[in-house]
Amino acid sequence: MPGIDAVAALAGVSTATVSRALSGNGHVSPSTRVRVHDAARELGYVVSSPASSLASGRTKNVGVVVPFISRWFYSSVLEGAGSALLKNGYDLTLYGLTGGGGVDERRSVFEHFLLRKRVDAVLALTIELTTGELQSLLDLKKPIVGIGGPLAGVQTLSIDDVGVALLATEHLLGLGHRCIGMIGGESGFELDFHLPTNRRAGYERALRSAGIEPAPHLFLPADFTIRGGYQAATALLRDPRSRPSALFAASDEMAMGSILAARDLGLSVPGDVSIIGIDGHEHSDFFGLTTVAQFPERQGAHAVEMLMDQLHPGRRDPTPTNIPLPVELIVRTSTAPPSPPPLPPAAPAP
Amino acid sequence: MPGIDAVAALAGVSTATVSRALSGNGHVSPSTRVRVHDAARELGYVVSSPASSLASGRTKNVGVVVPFISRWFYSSVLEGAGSALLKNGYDLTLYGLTGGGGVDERRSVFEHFLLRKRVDAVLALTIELTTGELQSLLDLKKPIVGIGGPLAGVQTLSIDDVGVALLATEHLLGLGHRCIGMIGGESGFELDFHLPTNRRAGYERALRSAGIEPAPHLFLPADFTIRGGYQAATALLRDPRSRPSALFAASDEMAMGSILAARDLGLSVPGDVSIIGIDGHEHSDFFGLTTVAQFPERQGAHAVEMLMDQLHPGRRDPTPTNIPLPVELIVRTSTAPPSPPPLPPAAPAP
DNA sequence: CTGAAAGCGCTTACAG
DNA sequence: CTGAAAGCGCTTACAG
Repeated sequence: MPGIDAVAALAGVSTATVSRALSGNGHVSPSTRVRVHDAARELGYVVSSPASSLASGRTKNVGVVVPFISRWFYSSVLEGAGSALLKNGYDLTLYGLTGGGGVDERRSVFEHFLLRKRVDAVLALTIELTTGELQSLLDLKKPIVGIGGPLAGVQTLSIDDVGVALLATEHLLGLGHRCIGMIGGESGFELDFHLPTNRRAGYERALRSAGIEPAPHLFLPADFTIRGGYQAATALLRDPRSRPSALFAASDEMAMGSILAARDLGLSVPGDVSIIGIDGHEHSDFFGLTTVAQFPERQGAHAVEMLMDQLHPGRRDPTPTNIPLPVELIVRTSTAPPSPPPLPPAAPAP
Repeated sequence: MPGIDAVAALAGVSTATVSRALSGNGHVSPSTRVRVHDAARELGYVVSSPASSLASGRTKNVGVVVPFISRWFYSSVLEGAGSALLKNGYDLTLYGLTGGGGVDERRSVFEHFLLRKRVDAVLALTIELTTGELQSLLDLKKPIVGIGGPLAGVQTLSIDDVGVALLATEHLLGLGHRCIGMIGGESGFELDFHLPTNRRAGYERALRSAGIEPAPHLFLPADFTIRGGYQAATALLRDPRSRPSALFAASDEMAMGSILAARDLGLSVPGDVSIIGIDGHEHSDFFGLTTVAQFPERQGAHAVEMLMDQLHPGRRDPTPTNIPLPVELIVRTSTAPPSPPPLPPAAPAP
């Protein structure tokens, strides 16, 4: 592993010039730049990150704090963020708050690991932070971007949960459904307590706009898993007398559980019941699930762009503070008009 | 952010002593140690990682190279590895080889990112490396541990694929099945070309030990996804005349796809067909899937322990080179004796 | 555009 | 057990 002096010697310049030529900070004549790059390549020189960081205060590394790693949404965001960081020459250091370590583990992340001067910025994925944790992040005086729930004092990125639920429900209404159930989130949802509320609000608003008063017995909370969706859907669909003709699940995993529940009840999807989810989960295609896709990989990449904008001011037009994240209704085979079709509006019986 | 001198001043010692007391390297009298720790806590001192790394050559960071992030097996291993690293005071820097960047991205990981002196060791997850890539890893002269496929010159950790398949197939044989199909991997499996071969070998060995010659038309390769399993199972189960009474899928996702395929064909599981998988996937419980679980989180934690042993010689008895990873047959409701039950051995017809 | 030199904040032989 | 001092390998004002 040659050092910077070897490169300087070979290129016939000072180490200062090598540093400037390779990093792009400071002016170097074109010809010198070429000589330095050639020398570096020839020697296989790669800058020592600790030395560079110590001298410059920059680490070229971003810390990503996640509540779970092995869940589709998080790992997809990670995938997108990691790839975007790599393109920008940044490493991604992962701080999972999952493990068996529990409270101690979590505290050590905020009180030790993130304070080691190892990251230039922090990306926080949908995670409910205590005020103390939030404060230690802010004390870092480093760019922070959050994905998901609002974080006081932090630039965040999130989909419009009300709008997404509105879109999903309106799709069902547009097909002619009038009796639409919803599988939502528990109110004490661990990750972001606004999400369940907002998605339910969108659902209810869509119904009311269509002149339908939401029926409380058609709403059931679950835990965002396949199993939870299965159980809730079973409860909602079991009784033929109260059975909705369509189900809106606040996540694709719950929607998939609903599809399986419907089948186990002997109901056909979408013949007897239409089902729509939210996510665009990797398995939604296989299940033929109609869904509102939210593209988590792009969210990760997007968050990285925002961080890069803060890390390199002037690099391009600054990102506006609140970018609405794109979502897309993907219609597959789990939704269809109700059957029998609703009666056309008729004059009320005398 | 106070520096080491502030701590030294408050504790009334030299910075050298502070360093020794806090890092545990070198002797410090008990009373001094306490004073230094108190001073550090009072000031909220956290060592600067770049400074420490530059001076010591140690980074307290491990690089993890993964082919995919958002797949159950990988994200689960990551989860386990990340948690174990945190407990040891190490960071986890993630190098995903997935992204759209393709070849360039992949090359930059091996030729740039891993050479920055930012990691003390490398963990490579089930990834088929080119000789060049492997060489750059070995050139780092740092501890490397691989999970999954064998990597020449690297200490690796993997389950006994032959044994696992043997176990799964023997479970079916033990229930009385004689006609057992297998959904395996394509021979050109991108991640580890030994895995499909070994699992098939275990399946065939189990059959032969039971006096059954494996029938080529009962083996179908697929791509380890739910969809792939669904398609393969549909093909294997469609024709009643050649239908096996049990299916062994080389992964749980394929087994889940098989369960769904069986249902769509009007077959009951396990009534008409028994299905077993390999993995212990988070969803296997929901599907009632009998499986051979391989505990990826523990694999990640285990790999970390091996790295720590190499990083801190003498910290405890060295790990033997080849630890068989534990697997466990978990019997759920997707497997049962065939019906109608096989006839008891009878004298051959005259 | 380029170089000499100070300095980033630690760790660790070396000496006592 | 402890301290003074060199040194880790860069970056960057400062001066030219």
